[in-house]
Amino acid sequence: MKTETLQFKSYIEEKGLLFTPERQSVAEEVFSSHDHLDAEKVLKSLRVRGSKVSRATVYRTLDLLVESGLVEKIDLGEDRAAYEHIAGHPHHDHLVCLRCGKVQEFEEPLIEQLQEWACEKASFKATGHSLNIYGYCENCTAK
Amino acid sequence: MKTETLQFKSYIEEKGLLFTPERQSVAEEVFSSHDHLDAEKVLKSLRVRGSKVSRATVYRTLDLLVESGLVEKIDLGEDRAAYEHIAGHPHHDHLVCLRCGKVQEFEEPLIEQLQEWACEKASFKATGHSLNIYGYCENCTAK
DNA sequence: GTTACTGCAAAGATTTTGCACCTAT
DNA sequence: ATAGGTGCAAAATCTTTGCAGTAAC
Repeated sequence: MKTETLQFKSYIEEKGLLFTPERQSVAEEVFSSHDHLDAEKVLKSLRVRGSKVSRATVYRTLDLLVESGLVEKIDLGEDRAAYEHIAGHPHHDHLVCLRCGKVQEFEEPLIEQLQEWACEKASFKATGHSLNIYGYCENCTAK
Repeated sequence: MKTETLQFKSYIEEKGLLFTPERQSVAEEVFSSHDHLDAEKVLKSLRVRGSKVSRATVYRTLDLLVESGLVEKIDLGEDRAAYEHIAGHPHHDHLVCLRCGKVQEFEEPLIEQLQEWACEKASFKATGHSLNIYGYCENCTAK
């Protein structure tokens, strides 16, 4: 079992909950993908792999994964929520292509620093943030 | 009529569309508020003022306002879209309080600069962006 | 007399929830 | 036994759309 899956198992069990096969399937699906996933994609991949987890359980497990801190819920300006696992994935922001939908990631430590500064000035206690830049990716600009 | 309402009227008429009383009402409502509005709030305010514009027309007019460039659609991580008018309102980002829901604005020109830089590095042609910081405002931290 | 606009109610889409049944301790 | 989990279908929420009637040019 992957390290992350094990961490999720620990989280679940420490909370006195059960690490069911359904929860394991959803977790493995999320941890095995390096793309941005949404509930529907997770469900479809599970179905393709022959795993029969219901939509409700996918949603419920995604919430647990977020609670555990192993997965982040991100909002890319679309109508459905996306998720990405965090392990080996330092915090980053997103470049969202409005034409092809591709999402690139970028990192800019100085931006993070300036955000902290802005929060201090406003006496605001930050717990997280989301920075999306919308526009056109290299491919789509060329056309 | 407010300058912004007149600009919207021009935009509408240049497109060969009609500047109806309904469109005017919605525009005035949006331009007169300095808060973040959503479709439902606009509808309610209009009702309170005795204006009977349908929900569908509110949505349709908000789209037009965004198209006109006078209003920005912003996504504060909630389930409904928020809108704010742009005039006299330089670009800014948002501090969203997870407890009381208050949204404060802040500006940090250097962040904008760094974003441009990040886009250049990725050969990405940006058209807009959204930066939300989530956490707890001064009031809510105190408690 | 077209073309465009509105309102209504229905449809869409995503996510949540109530409930009956099942499973682990 | 008891607490928790799952699946299903219904509900909830926000937004869009089809259509019939109305108004503007």
